Amino acid sequence: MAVTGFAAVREEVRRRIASRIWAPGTLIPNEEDLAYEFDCSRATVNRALRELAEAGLLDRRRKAGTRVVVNPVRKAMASIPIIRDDIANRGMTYSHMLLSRSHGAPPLLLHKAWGLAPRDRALHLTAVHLGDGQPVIYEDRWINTSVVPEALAADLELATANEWLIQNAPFSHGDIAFCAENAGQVAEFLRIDPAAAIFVEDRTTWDGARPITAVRLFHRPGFQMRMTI
Amino acid sequence: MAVTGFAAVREEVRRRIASRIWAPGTLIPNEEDLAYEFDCSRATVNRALRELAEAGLLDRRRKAGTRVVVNPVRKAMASIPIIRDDIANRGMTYSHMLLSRSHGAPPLLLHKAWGLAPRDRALHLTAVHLGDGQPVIYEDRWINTSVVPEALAADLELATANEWLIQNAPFSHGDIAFCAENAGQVAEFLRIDPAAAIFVEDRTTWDGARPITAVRLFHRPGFQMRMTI
DNA sequence: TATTCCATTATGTATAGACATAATAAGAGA
DNA sequence: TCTCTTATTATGTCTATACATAATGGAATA
Repeated sequence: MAVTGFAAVREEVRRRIASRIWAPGTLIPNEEDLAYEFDCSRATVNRALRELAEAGLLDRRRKAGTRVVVNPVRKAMASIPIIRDDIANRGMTYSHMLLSRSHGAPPLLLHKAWGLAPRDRALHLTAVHLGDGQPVIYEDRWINTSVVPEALAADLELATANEWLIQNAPFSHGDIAFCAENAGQVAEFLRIDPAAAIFVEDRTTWDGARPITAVRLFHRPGFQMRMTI
Repeated sequence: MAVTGFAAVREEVRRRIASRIWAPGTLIPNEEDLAYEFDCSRATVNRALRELAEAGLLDRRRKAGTRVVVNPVRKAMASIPIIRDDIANRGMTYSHMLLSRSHGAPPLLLHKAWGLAPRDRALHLTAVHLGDGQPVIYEDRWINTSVVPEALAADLELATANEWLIQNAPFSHGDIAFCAENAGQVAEFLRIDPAAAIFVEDRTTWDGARPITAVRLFHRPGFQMRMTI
């Protein structure tokens, strides 16, 4: 093996998997043997195999060895941009409008999911994000004021709720769900046909075990979410 | 610093970023200094910072140093399962039905995107994936027979087109786009209201620069695509 | 036979030291 | 003042070595 570097090893292993030299389900040689074959150190092989394992192509277990995954569950990646940047990047002038702001009881489902006390309230916001004055996204957000009480006093005219939260209540992780829905009630705010199919994005973000915010983003018809695999 | 290991260093750095001890845009200490502070080797710090850079929290450049990213463009991840497994995992009995199979001229857009010769044809398949006998996904697929001529002779009754392709034409990468559409013509195959909003998934996979297949998956109403951030 | 214990094995991680590489800053020359 | 060259610097990677850890299979024991 003349080519050097962990990347070369990684690609060679990837090639052997793709070409079925190492068939799905089989055990591949251990790191030491591969290091000998590729004439490099075990650390180099380790990094190559570790990256392929992260990519979902290999299954590694101590003592058991490294196995080619049978059904490589492909992992898709997407960048989640700040809405303001996203709209600006499409060459449009960004603006937003806060439609409502209230402090009240969140929907039952949310109340349960967040583990709130019986009479706890949360901050409810609705807003529209515009590009060149045209509505692009309608937003329906709840902020957990038990965790972020300062949100009650926040000025959300200049910065969006999302931007304020990023600055003031960083989150550790979150989950997102996408689905398709008929516009219905939301049609009015996006100025579209209520029967139109729209792309809905549900995000909840957490700081450890503490829920920060839950938001539903209703995208204008024609919206596409892109990912790479 | 008593805590050991690259993971501990990674989390401590993450904490400092989140708590704004290291504010967005600022340069953080170099690897050597951090190694001294955390009482570990530079390699350990390197791995910790490298992972945070991959996660999009840090921007690293030789000589320039390591900088906290201003707008951490969050990266979302999703697992793309094999449809058969996905339906089986939901506790349903999987089956599928090949509805049509023809060898003809692909749509103009596809023809152009794939860079086909003027009179090149491609294999067109439509199928339904069922769970407990109920349609779950309607599939409209084109296979590039210039690259995978064997597909013309493939038996697609037992294995789905996707499964056959995984076995016979491994791909290097792909792109996916999601959008929402009204069911329309597809309603018939999913046995739903043509006005219903459905989640549409567009996938194209490549082997290097050679396009393998392009498929549109029409998911039954109620479908959710989940990701973590 | 069943259970517990232990040696073995492959991966996981840490280390010091070395050299490579990209980007910048400083200096030399025009 | 401007451009080109060179030195410096921080990250990128590789190596050899060492020890940690999880999982396995077999031996010893009840």
